[in-house]
Amino acid sequence: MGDSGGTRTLSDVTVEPVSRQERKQRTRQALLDAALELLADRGFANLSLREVAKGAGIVPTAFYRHFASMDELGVALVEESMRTLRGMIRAARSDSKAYTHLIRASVRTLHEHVRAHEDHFRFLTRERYSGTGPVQRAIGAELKLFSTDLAIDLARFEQLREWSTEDLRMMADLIVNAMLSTVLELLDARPRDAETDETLIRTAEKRLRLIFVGVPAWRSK
Amino acid sequence: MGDSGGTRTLSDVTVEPVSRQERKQRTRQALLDAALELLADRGFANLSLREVAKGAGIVPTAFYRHFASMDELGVALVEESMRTLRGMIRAARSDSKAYTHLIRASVRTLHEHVRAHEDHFRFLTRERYSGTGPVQRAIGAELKLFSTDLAIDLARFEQLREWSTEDLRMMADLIVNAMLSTVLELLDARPRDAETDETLIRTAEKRLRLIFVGVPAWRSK
DNA sequence: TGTACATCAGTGAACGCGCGTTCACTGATGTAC
DNA sequence: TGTACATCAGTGAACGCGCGTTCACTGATGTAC
Repeated sequence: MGDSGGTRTLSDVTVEPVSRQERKQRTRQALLDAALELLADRGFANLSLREVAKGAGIVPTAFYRHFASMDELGVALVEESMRTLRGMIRAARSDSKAYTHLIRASVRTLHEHVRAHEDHFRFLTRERYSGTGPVQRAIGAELKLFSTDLAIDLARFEQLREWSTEDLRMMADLIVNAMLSTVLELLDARPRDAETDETLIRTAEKRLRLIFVGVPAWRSK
Repeated sequence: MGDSGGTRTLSDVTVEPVSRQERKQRTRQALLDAALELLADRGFANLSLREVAKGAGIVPTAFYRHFASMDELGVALVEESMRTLRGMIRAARSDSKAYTHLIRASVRTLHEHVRAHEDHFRFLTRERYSGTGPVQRAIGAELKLFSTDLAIDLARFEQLREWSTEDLRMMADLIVNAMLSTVLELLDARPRDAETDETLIRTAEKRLRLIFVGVPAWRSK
């Protein structure tokens, strides 16, 4: 469309110039986005390379310019989703110190982030236990790290200062599990309205409250 | 082999005679067993009809004499696995009444049943959240029923008599979730020895104890 | 700035493969008489 | 008990399809001079 001389036409300018590197990065992202979209109602293991390539608007063989295999794309998807999860945890951390307020703030933060990034959370929670593979291993490793971090955070609380590492890990696992099931409930929520969300949030808060309320009465063995 | 007259040879007796109906039932079971075996390291959605038929020792087209589709086999697998799960719950119920002993007995029962039917528990826990389909819907429905039953059981305890239905359900969900994560831990346990199992059992007991220990301090809102 | 060459994201044909499903069939089991 | 016919679990050939992967290619972008 632009003329063949050294000057640029208007259309050449409005279509902002991008380097080959930038274009490649965009296609890569288009592949990740297409995969996430297809994952809305299927497991990762049922995703085909050809479908994902088609969704990203490229020919199947061009897929290999970006990933050596679907598993490699899967692991990239775990990394992308984990960035979202870590963002949420950072946000939750920068909140209150008191027990009750902390629970409320944490659950609200969880709710906001899940609703803002449903695809990432759906991917992580669904794939977590769905078989064996690089994707599942990557998720398992990250969630274990996350649980360990939470145990360290818990150790800072007055009432938990005396707890053994084992007990702190046990409690952290229980909390992570309760949170994960809240994520799944939010993703499957029907109908999709504020009222349903509020009910789920209330239950999530209660679950955490029941766990924390037992702390003063806890004796390790 | 056997003679053509009215008498039976020894071999005719040892190879017990089976009706056409019985043979069909056996092939059906062989299909279910073959599927469970293949599910050891894959999700149900990645199982092919041809593989399952091959595993059962029949030709692919004969599959249709037993199930109209793989989904139908999947739902039959849910039913079979749920029978195992219900057997476990019945066993757990026929135990103690005191809090502490109940927790210990329940976790031991869980452990025994999981180890005795790893394939059923692996199937149920793995498929639970792995996408959308008849299999996932069947599992979700059964687990919801199970959680409701547990809430009813909880209502019988002295300290929980005053609790609202909502709070009882919340607590039941928390317990079911903790138990499910114990099942997953047992199935993924490495190394596979008594020591590892004991550690997991101890953690599972602690998780439940932490939940129950909070009961006296609980105030609904 | 202009030219000649290198790079490389994306193309399109082709491959062999396992898939679900159809169809007409076989032959052992079951049943009616 | 013996015979003739019905039932039906399992067979095997065949189909069209989407799959992952290979390969030689194209043509725009980037670089060296």
